[in-house]
Amino acid sequence: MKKPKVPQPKPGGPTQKGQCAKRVSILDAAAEVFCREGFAGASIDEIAMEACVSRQTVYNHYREKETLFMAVVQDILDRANAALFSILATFPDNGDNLEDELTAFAVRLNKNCVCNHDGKFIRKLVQTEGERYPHLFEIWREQGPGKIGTALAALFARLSHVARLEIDDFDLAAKQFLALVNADLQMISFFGGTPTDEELEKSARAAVRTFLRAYGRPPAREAGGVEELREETA
Amino acid sequence: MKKPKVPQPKPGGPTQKGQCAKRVSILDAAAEVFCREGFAGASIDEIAMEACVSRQTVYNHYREKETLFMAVVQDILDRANAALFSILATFPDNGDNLEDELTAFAVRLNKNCVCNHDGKFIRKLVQTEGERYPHLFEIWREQGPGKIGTALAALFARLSHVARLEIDDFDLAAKQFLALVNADLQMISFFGGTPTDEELEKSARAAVRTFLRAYGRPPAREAGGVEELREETA
DNA sequence: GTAAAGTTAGACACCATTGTCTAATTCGTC
DNA sequence: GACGAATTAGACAATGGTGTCTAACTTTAC
Repeated sequence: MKKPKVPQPKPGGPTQKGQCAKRVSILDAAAEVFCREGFAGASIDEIAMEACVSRQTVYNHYREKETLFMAVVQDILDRANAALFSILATFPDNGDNLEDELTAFAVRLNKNCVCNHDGKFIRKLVQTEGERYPHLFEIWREQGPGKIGTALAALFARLSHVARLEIDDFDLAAKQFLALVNADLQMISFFGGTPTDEELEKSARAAVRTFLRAYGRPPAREAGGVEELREETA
Repeated sequence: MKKPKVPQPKPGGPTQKGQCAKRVSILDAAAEVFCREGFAGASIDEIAMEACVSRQTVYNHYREKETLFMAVVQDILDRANAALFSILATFPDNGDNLEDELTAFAVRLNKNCVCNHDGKFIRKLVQTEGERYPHLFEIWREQGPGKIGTALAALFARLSHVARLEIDDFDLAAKQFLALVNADLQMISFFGGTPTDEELEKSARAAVRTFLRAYGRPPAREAGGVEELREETA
């Protein structure tokens, strides 16, 4: 009979370290191969080879290809979610130096959530396999851009209380902020290349400048100078 | 021996109509299946069935799977390119009613180039198979967003001569215009659903409003008349 | 050391797919 | 109607993938 070998990580259990190491090794390799070849194109042999593990071990840990695939998705989604929240926590909370702060935030967001390995994988995955696994598409929309959108909207609402921002629709503003921030990055990170730090910075600053031109109130007129934001190169 | 049966469309040749019809039928079906299943997941049998054609006929027209795939790509790329140019030709060329004109243009662009069948296919294709066929990725970047970006930049430059626009970097503005215009559509058209006309309109208007808030000069203040460049076509 | 668990390579049946081949059939044109 | 070209269904070998099994091997816990 088949012994159900599903190895659940028992805390302090025996051989846990070795097993666990293999598990993540398989998971990483599988993510790599699934991302490169798609679900249909990926072969278990290839994954096993890339993980430096025998094919049988793969089958021992994850009953079949489908199971492995789902585990990979879950894993990446969790990681990406954690990264997203840790970055959202750094959203500026005061109006000082708005352009610099928002730019730095946008860079962090792009670097750790959008242009990184996991972000690329998720986007590719959803696009390639979303049709075949509608469930996958749904949880992505809930946990991914949906969550980031509403969270950002709330943050902009908070920020608008203490900064010179004139936003009537926070959801829309959040979406547009994201769109601007990803304007060129999306394409750059489409293929292999990860954008350099300079590219990230430049792109983020351009996006934030435009965003603030649209949504930023000009600095108080009472000071006399009708100095517009866009003319500050003087 | 093998007779090279590559059927080239001879102008006025015999049985051309039937052949041609089958060719496009195969091409369409192949596009559908490749898009749905990816290159690896698509089977020639499935394509043949969907095209209402025998498998052998597929092999008669396109020697092998790879050839068929390339033909599909070329076909879609050509069609998409033609559509893109025909839409770009409708870019507003005067400053009257800028918001409405730009909104209508954005709607046309999205409807005919971004959210339509071909647009979706190309994006999916590039993302799934771009790594395997770097050539594909290159010609897409040249003919796709690259071309659209520079073309739009030129159009904005033209427009800025006759409209209240304050753009210093036309390339950047074009990219940001596209980004804003696609802010929510991208996601909607990610999965099956094509956005409705109302969604298209609403999304385009929001994008254009933000774009004009960032790049539009405010209409002349009635009293102080900042009308130095007011060449408005009555 | 020993025993139990996990791992490995390899063989295996099974299935889907590609691409070829053939013989029968249909289609378009004269 | 007759001819040639295109199309069709089906059989076919070859390939490569999945998932199972087994027998040897290694690691880990005690």
